[in-house]
Amino acid sequence: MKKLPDKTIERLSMYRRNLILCLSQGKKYIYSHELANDLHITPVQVRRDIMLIGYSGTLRKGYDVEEMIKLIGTIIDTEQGKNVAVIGVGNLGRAIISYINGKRSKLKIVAAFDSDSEKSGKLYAGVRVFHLKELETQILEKNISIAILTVPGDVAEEIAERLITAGIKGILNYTPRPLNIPSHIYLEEYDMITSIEKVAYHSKSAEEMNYSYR
Amino acid sequence: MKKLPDKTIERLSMYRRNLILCLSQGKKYIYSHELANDLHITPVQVRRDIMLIGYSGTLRKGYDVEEMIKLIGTIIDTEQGKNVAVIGVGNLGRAIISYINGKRSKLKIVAAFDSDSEKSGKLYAGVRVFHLKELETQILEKNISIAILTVPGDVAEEIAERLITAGIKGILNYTPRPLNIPSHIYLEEYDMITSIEKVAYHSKSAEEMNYSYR
DNA sequence: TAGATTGTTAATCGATTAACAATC
DNA sequence: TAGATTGTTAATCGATTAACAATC
Repeated sequence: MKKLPDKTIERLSMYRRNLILCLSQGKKYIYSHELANDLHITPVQVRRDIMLIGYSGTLRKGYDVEEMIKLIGTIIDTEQGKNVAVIGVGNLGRAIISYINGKRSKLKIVAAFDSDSEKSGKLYAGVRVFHLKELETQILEKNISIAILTVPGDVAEEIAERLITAGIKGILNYTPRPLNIPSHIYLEEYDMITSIEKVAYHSKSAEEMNYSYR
Repeated sequence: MKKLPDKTIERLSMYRRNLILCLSQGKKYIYSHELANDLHITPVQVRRDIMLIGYSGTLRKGYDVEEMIKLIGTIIDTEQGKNVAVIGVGNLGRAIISYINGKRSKLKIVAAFDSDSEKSGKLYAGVRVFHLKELETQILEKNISIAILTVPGDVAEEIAERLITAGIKGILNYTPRPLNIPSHIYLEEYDMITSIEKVAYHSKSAEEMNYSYR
C-alpha cells in the first residue's frame, strides 16, 4: 500500500477507538456522517480516508463496523504486536500504564523504569518496575521497541540517548524538553502546557466576543 | 492584532517554553535556527511566526530572549490570568496538577473535583479536592473558566454538560470519549492512544526498512 | 421513484518553504 | 569587506472541501 498521510493515520486510530465503542453498544453499521460528528470532522473527510485505505461501504447501510476495525488493524498494527516501556513511574507514568494496558491492543507495556529504588520490583497495573540502571538489559531481554518518556525534564536527553543506544525504534516524549535525536528514530512530542495554553488563548477570544455583546 | 493561525499559537507556546529555559541558562539572545533546531522546525518558520507577532530581532545577535517571552505573554496570556479546574483526581489528574502549578504561569489550577468522597478536602500540590457535587458552586465562586477533564470515559459527556451549564469557556478533554458540545465553547481533545499508535505505526515502517537492507 | 448515501476528482484553502533583498 | 543573519514576498506543497456521478 502506498504511504498514507500522517493526518490520516491519526484519524484511523480515532476511527478505530470510536468503532470499538460502537461495536460494544451493538451498532453493526455506521454512516460517514456519524463518524464525522463524533470526531468533529466532515463526512467527506471520513469517506476520503476510507477510500485511501481501500475499503468500501454499502450504499444504504454505511460501513461495516467490525470489518473496518479489522482493516484498520492491518494498517496501523503489526502482526506480532510491539513491546513498550514507560520510563518514569510518577503520576503520569502510572496513568499511562493503567490507561494503555487493559486495552485490547497490539501494544503492550512490558516494563517500567524509575530511578527511585523504592519503586523497584513493585507492580503497577500488572507492570513490573525496574531500576533505571537495568534499562539496557531489559530492553534487550524483553524486546522493547517503543519508549514513553515521563521523566523529569533535566534527565530526558540523557535517557533518550541511552534508549537509542539500546536500540529503541520510537519515542513518545511527554517531558517538556524537546529531544534532539537521529532521524531514523521516530519521535512524537507532547506538552500539556501547549494544549492548555491553546485552550486559554481561544477561550480568551471567546470572552472578548462576549464583552462586545454587552 | 489580526488573528494568528492556530499552528502559530501552538508554536508560540513552545517558543516561550524554550526561551524560558534559555533564560534560566543565562542565554540572552537566540538565533532563529537555534529555536528551530529545538522544536524540529525550520528557521524560516520561526522568523515568519515572529514576523506575524510583530517582533523584530537584531541582525547580528538574533532575538532578545527576555523581550520575546514578554511579547508572547501579551499574546497568549490574559492580564488577570485564568482559573482552571481539574475534574478527576486519578493518576492523570494529579500529574497535571503538579505539572502545571509551580509553573510561572497566568494559568492557575484553583480546584480539583472527584466523585470519591475519600479524596474530598485533601490537597494535591496545594490544590484542594472537592466532591463532584460541588462542581457548579465552586466554578462560580472561584471564577473558573477552563476545565481539564480526566474522568473515566463513561461520565465524560455528562460532566461536560454540567461544566457548560456552569459557564465554563474552554475544555481540555483527556478522556477517550469525544465530546459533543456547542461551538462557542472551545474544545481541545487529546488521546494518548492515538499518539502511541502513531509512534508504533511509524517505527513499524522504520523496521520494515531495516529488513529490506539485510 | 425520490432521497440518502458512497466514492472520487477537481478546486480551494491554508500552511510551509524557497528565494532573495536588506543589513550589520 | 564577506559572511551571517533577519524580514518578507511569492511559489509550492499538502490537506481539506466542493461538486457531482453512481447506486441502492
